[in-house]
Amino acid sequence: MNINPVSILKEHDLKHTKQRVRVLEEIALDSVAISQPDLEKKLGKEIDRVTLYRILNTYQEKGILHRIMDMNGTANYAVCTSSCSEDHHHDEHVHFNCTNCNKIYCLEVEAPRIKMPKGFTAKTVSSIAYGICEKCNAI
Amino acid sequence: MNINPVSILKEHDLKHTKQRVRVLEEIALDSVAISQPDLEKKLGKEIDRVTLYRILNTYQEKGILHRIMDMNGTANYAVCTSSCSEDHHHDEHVHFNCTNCNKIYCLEVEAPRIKMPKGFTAKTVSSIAYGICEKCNAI
DNA sequence: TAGTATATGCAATTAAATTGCATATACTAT
DNA sequence: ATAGTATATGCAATTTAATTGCATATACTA
Repeated sequence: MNINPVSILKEHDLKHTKQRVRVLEEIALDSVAISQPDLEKKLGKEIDRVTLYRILNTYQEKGILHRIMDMNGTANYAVCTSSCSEDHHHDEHVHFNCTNCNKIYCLEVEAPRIKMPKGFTAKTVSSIAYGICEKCNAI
Repeated sequence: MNINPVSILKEHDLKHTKQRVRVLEEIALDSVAISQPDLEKKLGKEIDRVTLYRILNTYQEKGILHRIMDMNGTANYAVCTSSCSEDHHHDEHVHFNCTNCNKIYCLEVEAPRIKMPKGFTAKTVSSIAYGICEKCNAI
C-alpha cells in the first residue's frame, strides 16, 4: 500500500505525532488487514496499549481505516481507499476472511447493491466471504 | 419464530436440559437477533454465565443459531432457518444492523452470489447492511 | 518562543471470556 | 424401574480485553 502518513494526518486535521505515523505505516505495510492483537504485539513496546486503542478509533471515525470484524469479534484494520471520508466510508468492496490462517483480504470486488425492504435505509453494506485463501489453498 | 426446542435438540443429538430449552425459547421469541449482553441480562438469574457461553457455542457449531457480529464486535444470535446444518450454515441472507437502536434484523433477501478471485474459495458469505431500520425511520 | 490545546503513558478499574473441577442431570442398557 | 455412565451445569478462580482519570509531554498557534 502506497500512502503518505503525514499528509493523511494533515488532510484530516490530526496532529502529527510519531505514534500516529507509526500506526499508519504498520498497517499500510500489507494489503491484508491486520488484527488488533497482532498490532499490539508489533507495537507493544513502542506505543502504549491505550494510545493504540485511541489512535485506531480516531482513524476509523475519520475514515482513514476500515475496521473489519472477523468471526470471533476481533477487530482488523486496513487502510481505506482515498475516497473514504468521515461521513461516508466507501468500503463497499468485499472482504475475505480465511478460516485457515484467519487473514482478512480486501478483494477488488465491488459489493453488490442490495435492495432493502420498505422502511429500511442502508448507508453502508459490509460483505465478508469466509473460506480458504489463495495461499492456504496452495499448500 | 415458530420452533420446537425439544425436537431441535433431538435432531442434533443434544441432551434435553431446561437451560438449553430456555435459551432457544428466548432467542426464538423475536425475529430480531438478540445480543449476548441482552441474553445475559434476561437469563442471568436462571442460567449461569458460563453455561450460556457454552450453550451458545454449541448451538452455533451445530447450525442451530446464527452468530452475527455487529460493528462493536458483539455477538448477536438468531435462530437458523431449517436448512442449516453442522457443515453448512445457510445464512446467506442479508442482515440489517440499525445504527440507531442497534437491532439486527434478518432480511428476507438472498445474499447475492459474489465471484471470487482466482485461488480463493468461499464457503459462506455474510452481508450486513448498516443503516436505519423501519421503526427508527418512522419516529 | 510562550501559551494553549490535545496526545500520550501510566495506574487503576471495570468488563468479558476461559479454565478446572465438583456436583447434578439426562440418557442407556439391563 | 434402576444403576451406571457420560455429559451438562454452576461455582470459583484466572486470564484477557477494554475503559477511565489524571499528570506529563508534545504539537501547533499567535
